[in-house]
Amino acid sequence: MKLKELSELLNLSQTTVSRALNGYPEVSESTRKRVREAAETHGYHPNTRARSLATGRAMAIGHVLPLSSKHEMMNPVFTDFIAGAGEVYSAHGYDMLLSVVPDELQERTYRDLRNKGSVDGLIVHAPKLAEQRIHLLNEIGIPYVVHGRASDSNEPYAWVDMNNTHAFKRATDFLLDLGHRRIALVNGLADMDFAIRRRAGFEEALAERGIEPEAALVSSDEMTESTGYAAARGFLAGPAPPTAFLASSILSALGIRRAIEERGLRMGRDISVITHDDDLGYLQNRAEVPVFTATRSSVRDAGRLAAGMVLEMVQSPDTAVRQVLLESELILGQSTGPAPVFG
Amino acid sequence: MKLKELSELLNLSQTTVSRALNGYPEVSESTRKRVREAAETHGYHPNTRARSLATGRAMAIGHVLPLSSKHEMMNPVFTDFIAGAGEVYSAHGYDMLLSVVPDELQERTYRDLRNKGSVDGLIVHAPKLAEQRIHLLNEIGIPYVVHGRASDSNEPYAWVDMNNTHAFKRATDFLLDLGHRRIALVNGLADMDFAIRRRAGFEEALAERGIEPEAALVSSDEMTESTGYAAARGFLAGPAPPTAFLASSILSALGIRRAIEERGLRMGRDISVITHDDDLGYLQNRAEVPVFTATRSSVRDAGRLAAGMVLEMVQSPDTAVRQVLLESELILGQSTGPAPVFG
DNA sequence: ATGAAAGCGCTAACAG
DNA sequence: CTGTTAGCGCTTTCAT
Repeated sequence: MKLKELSELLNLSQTTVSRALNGYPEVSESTRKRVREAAETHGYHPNTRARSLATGRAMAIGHVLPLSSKHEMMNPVFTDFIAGAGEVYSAHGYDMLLSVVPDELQERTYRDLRNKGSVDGLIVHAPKLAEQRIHLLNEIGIPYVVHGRASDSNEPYAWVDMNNTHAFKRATDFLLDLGHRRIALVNGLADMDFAIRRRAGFEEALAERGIEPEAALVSSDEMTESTGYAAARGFLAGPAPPTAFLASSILSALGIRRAIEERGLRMGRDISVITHDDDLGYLQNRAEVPVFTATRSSVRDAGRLAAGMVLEMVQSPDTAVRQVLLESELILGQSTGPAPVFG
Repeated sequence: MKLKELSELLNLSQTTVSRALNGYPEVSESTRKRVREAAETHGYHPNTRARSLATGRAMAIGHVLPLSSKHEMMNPVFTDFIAGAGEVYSAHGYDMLLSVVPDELQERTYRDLRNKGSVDGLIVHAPKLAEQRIHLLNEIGIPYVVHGRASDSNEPYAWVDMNNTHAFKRATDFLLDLGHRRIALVNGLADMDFAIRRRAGFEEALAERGIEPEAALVSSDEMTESTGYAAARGFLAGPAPPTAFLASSILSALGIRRAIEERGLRMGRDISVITHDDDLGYLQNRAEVPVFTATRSSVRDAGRLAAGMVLEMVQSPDTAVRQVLLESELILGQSTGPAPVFG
């Protein structure tokens, strides 16, 4: 069913039918009603391509996902973010275009998406070659929002990110308040923006209490179970082992737990562990791991937010550049209760 | 830069320029070269919407991802699959449209995608209400490929799936060959298609050796660390504990390992564990878990394959319905070596 | 309040 | 080999 057919059916012009359906005020309510009903019963859906050719708007937002092996940990987060964004798009009649691109083809991809008119705006994932990308996008002049941040860029750009610094400051404070003085940090790769911020929050909290951060209690690596295990094992075997761990991801926490139990200790009883990213949905699954969020649902929220922001920028081009910092919450694993105090 | 401008620039008709760029044979090589170069230097990119309005082809494939809380485990797999598919699309000039939809809106989504002409074909993820969806899609008459299968559908449809039955038969045989006689199966949710097939393979292998499968050594649940732990813990505490475990996911395997170590035993030395889905990229990360594949890269292959299949169906509508079964490989974790023999 | 007509940027008959 | 002429299905001036 196309507009022409529908209009002939109603003995109206295509113009009127189009106006009626698109909510233009100059249509009488009676005809509007008639048109709406006819459209409904005959299952009329305007052809997206024709419409966007006529209007000049693509009615689609592109998500660019860099495909680099170093970013495996980003995957689970990505899916939740996408789910949140997708919700917003479909609520506003927008489509979501997904481009998975190797790092070296990113520039081309951005330019193509712009030139081919496939999208009205972009969401940039996993900022990495951040400075270049941001500069490029500003030059191309397409509305975009970055999921995450790039510390090394000085140009203004819109982003949505977790407040990693604050989250880790709070987590550290939490452990300090419980009496812990030797806290280990099992962090993500040292050159990742979020890892840098997390470490900063950790050290800030220690500094406020006059505690010298020990390099021997900090590790930076990919966030997997095995790296978490290796790091924790090393820390626990040292001369002055930690009484508490701060883990950047739930997977690291699983590895830490293994190292702890291997020594005949128990996590949550003998040694406190707090995690940030709940990237496996542990809270949902009620695992016995205390989690200092960025839960999966909060990632979904971030997606919703970012999507809302691009749509706003797309619809009113002069929108101010917004930068949103989401706070994490402290949530304790179901069966653990508050972490116990240890000297 | 639009076609009209480019053609005026070259003193050619839009038609000729279009034909030159689209590789039509009736253009002289000299003009084609001239046109190509001009297009290149002036950065001409045909507008996708205009082109697809004219041709009737959307030049896009839709991926529909049902958003149900029960399918959390599908997420990591999804990302890899998407990455593989995305590769194929961009190589063929197709876009990927992603729709994340709640279960109850799926029918509408399919119909809309069709009616609005947004896509030429579909990939269906996480078959669940499978029978209905397949019937619906056949009725709608849009080319589609299912990622996974639906045992309960008797209509023909194209799919790409892992050979779960065979993989678990082989894994079980592997353990049986090592001398194991009491093998536990920690499986996914009982009503999931893949879980049913995996169990079938497991039981088939046992039956061939005249071993009665014990219900007490089989668990069916979501595939998380904590459910794996709970199941393994229960099995190990029983009167006749297993000497080996078969886990449906690497996360379950992690939980199994915890239960094993909690009893002062060691995985790979005292008790053998084999996993199927490497959904966390453990092989890449060199964790000490033997994996009976479906590695992340094989999932990516599945994505490539499925994408190729839809494109084929889209381009030649009379393609026969293809159904592809991918075999898993046995891969042993880096530092484990072959599982030891136990009575 | 409604309609006629002119595009949006491109491809595809149909000439020549 | 190249060009002319219609559209693809919709929106949007400009009339009425």
